[in-house]
Amino acid sequence: MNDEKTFLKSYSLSDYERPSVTADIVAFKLSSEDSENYRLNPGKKLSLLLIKRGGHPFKDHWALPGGFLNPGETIEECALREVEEETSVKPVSLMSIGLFSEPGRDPRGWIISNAFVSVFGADRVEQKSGDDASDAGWFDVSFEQNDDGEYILSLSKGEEKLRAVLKEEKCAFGITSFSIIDSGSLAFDHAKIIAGALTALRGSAKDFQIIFDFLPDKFTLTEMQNVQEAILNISMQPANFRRKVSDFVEETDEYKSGAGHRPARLYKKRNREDQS
Amino acid sequence: MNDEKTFLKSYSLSDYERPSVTADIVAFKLSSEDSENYRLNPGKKLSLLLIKRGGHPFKDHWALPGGFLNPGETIEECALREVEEETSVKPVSLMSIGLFSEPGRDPRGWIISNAFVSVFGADRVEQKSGDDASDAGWFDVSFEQNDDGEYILSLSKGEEKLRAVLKEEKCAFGITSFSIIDSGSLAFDHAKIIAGALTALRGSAKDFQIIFDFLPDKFTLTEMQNVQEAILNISMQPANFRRKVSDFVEETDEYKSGAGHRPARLYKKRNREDQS
DNA sequence: CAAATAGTGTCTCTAAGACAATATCAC
DNA sequence: GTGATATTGTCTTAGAGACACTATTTG
Repeated sequence: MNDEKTFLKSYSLSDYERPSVTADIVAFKLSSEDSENYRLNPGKKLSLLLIKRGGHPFKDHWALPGGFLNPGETIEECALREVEEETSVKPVSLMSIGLFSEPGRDPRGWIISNAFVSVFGADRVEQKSGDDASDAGWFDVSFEQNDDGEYILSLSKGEEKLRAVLKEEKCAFGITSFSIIDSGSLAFDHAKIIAGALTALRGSAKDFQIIFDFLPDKFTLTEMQNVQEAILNISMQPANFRRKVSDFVEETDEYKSGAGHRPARLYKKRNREDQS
Repeated sequence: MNDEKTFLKSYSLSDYERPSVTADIVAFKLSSEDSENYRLNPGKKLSLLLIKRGGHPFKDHWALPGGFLNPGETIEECALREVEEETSVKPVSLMSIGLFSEPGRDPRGWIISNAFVSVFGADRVEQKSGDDASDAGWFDVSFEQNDDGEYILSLSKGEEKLRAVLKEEKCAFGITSFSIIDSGSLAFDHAKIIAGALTALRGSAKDFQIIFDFLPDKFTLTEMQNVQEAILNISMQPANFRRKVSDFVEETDEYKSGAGHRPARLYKKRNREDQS
């Protein structure tokens, strides 16, 4: 044991070259589509947060929020800190989707980045402009395969439109890797990161766990269905959806009314240990 | 653009403190259990590779193979290089299970590690002793929950036995995080890494993709079933297993005979695009 | 009442698990 | 033939998708 102390005292890491490490965050929320008809339920769209870079490199390009890992914090704490700086709100959840370490991915030097998916629940989202961000905003997301098997990532915020093209590389543990054919003027390798985040998000939307992160504590089953449909870009029969989630939710005595049609019962997430 | 060049020229990353980055590999293979009865098919057990540390810190403790990330390589290339140095064989597959960055996880200083699961196929495994490894070997693995909800990780190689205790922390994208209650004298936070690797492996054994990585190009369905049963620690009816995998495999015209019973047809993996 | 969503019931089809039965080889 | 695995078939049950129908509210 004394031996080990002696060893550590004389040990120096400075002999080896070290990379800078960052966390980049793909922050998702659902936004409502407004409609003219007061009776129609508002549609839901998946959107993600991008920052317009205020400085070099990639000045004036859109990028993911993120920043450097500091000593004494975990990479999760770093990601949380960075996303909070940007939105002034804590995300509901934060999940790693892997380390991006391709040499040359950052023109500033040897910088590797751990990417995260984070989810913001309903009515908990703000956003503010940060230091090196001249602008920020939530972009509507579309991610689909074309006839050639390439994936098209489309992001839009009003007039602002981005369109990246990617190819599937390999798949592991539900997270698919992509290579960039056209970055669509997104900064760094962020198109690749966003594509990976979307496949991970879609994969875990099937077990409902991540669906709850997008919802308030109490919600109607139609709202829950809208969340899943917006993420997976599908549509299904309400009757079948209700049956499928029945084991994952619990009734409350409250209702949501005033929408020009029959009020809907509010439900809440059921903890796994509980019974019906 | 000229602006950006100027910026990059004056930009220096050396102002910020940087961590050392390593890759640690949880290398799995299947080993056969020998039996006295020549007629019985050999049973299969899941095993993983550990290295006995030859130097400080954790001298003489068992640890995962791994090493430092070099400039100009990706973390995947680093992991591949390290595992090849140890076994002199290329693994069939390599998949990241996340970055471990808890401050204090390595007594040598600020060192963060990306962990990987790698799989070695049948008849492709050797192993040699490396520089800082005084010994190395494949350990049989058992990983189960006890009545208190804690997870027990047991590793054994002949007389050598390790037993770690862990608690489930959180789950994201099929990879569960654990916290260590008792490291079972494994080095660093490697008990935590192995536990995460096992849940990831088990999760992806259900879609059969990873099963093929453990098998030679041609295999019997019973061999394939044995692989899945060894990984998931279950047993199922051969008839049901055959039906379930039928869409994922293709018949060949070859048979495996000479085992004291009816010869079994050899199958191969079916590529997703092909039809029956 | 009309329009819209909320919620229930039922039919069909498929997949999974249990189990029975047959096939084929080495000795 | 015996003992072992290989392989096929069938019964039952659970779940998913499709669809028809009823319930309830606001304007």
